[in-house]
Amino acid sequence: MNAPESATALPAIDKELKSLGLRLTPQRSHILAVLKAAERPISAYDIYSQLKSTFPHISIDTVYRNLTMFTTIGVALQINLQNSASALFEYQGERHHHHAVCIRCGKNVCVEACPGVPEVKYPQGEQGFHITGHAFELYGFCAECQQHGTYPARQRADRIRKDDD
Amino acid sequence: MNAPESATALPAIDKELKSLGLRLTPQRSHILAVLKAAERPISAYDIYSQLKSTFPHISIDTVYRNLTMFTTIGVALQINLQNSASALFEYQGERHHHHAVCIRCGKNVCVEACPGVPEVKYPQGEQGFHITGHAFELYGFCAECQQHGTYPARQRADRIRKDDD
DNA sequence: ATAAGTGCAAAGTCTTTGCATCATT
DNA sequence: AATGATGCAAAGACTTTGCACTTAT
Repeated sequence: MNAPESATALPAIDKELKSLGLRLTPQRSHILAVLKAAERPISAYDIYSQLKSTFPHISIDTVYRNLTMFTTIGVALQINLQNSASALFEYQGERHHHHAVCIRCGKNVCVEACPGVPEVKYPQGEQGFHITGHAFELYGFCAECQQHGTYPARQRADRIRKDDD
Repeated sequence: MNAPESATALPAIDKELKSLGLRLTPQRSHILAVLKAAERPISAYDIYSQLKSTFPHISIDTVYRNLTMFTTIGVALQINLQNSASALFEYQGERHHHHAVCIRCGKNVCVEACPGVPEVKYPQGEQGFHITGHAFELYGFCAECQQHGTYPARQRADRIRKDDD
């Protein structure tokens, strides 16, 4: 039905992992491949679902563990949107960007706008933050949802779906 | 031990709630009072804990329900920080500001810096977002944590603590 | 009187962790 | 061979929901 992770050549992925000083496992390579191939921030469960066909025995713990590690070393970026119950992850490539999120349907798109890190004025006695990153999200209504007026519930990952096995 | 919600006069709170067209209940008034009195974004459980002494029978469901409603109508702002497992809420007053968060100890402080809503360039076919708000968080190391090098686990709310009853 | 809010209990969902086994260096 | 990663199972934590009862308008 789909072969999403083959969009990126695995040898290149393996080389990248090695250069990061990480051990090479098939699961890790494929997780990073899926993450890189994604055009939007995706959840751990999204990755898990996509890999289920290739690795029937893969567990979501492994996906979480690798995503946490990728985030820690800066390979991935974790995004916590207000209307998404689960964290989303995105490969941190050279092009730095942010996201606009529809507060009605949950749809999110990448936007080029980046405010950078502005001049920061801390409260008194709090001079010392060493800023290493930032998050910036725009919330509003997408084109489709501007016709409707109501607010939706928080988006769930819908783990119950069983379209593959 | 403490009387945090009395920092703000309840009659004023009630007036505010009425002007919003909301029904008046003691729980709702006190929840909003605690939210307004807080100097930092706080979690639903923080509010629940503070009110436990005043309302021994208050339930956290009620806190969540009211916070969700406040957020929906724009009275409160919901913040989802990367290293906080629970959502934080903040009264949305006149002064608009954002937060710097320590990625090691979880400490967060308000900063005056606001990037505003910059010129947004959407991907092709996605012209129509009507932006109504934005989130901006700075991540880094606070003064104390700049001496240490390791990354911490995600901050939990620690519901097990039983310092009051 | 009617409509909405609350508390209780329970469930649902996302995420993490202990441990034995397996794979990579 | 030794260290690290994985899978399984279970637990932990945050949040939501159904329902009966109470409360505000």
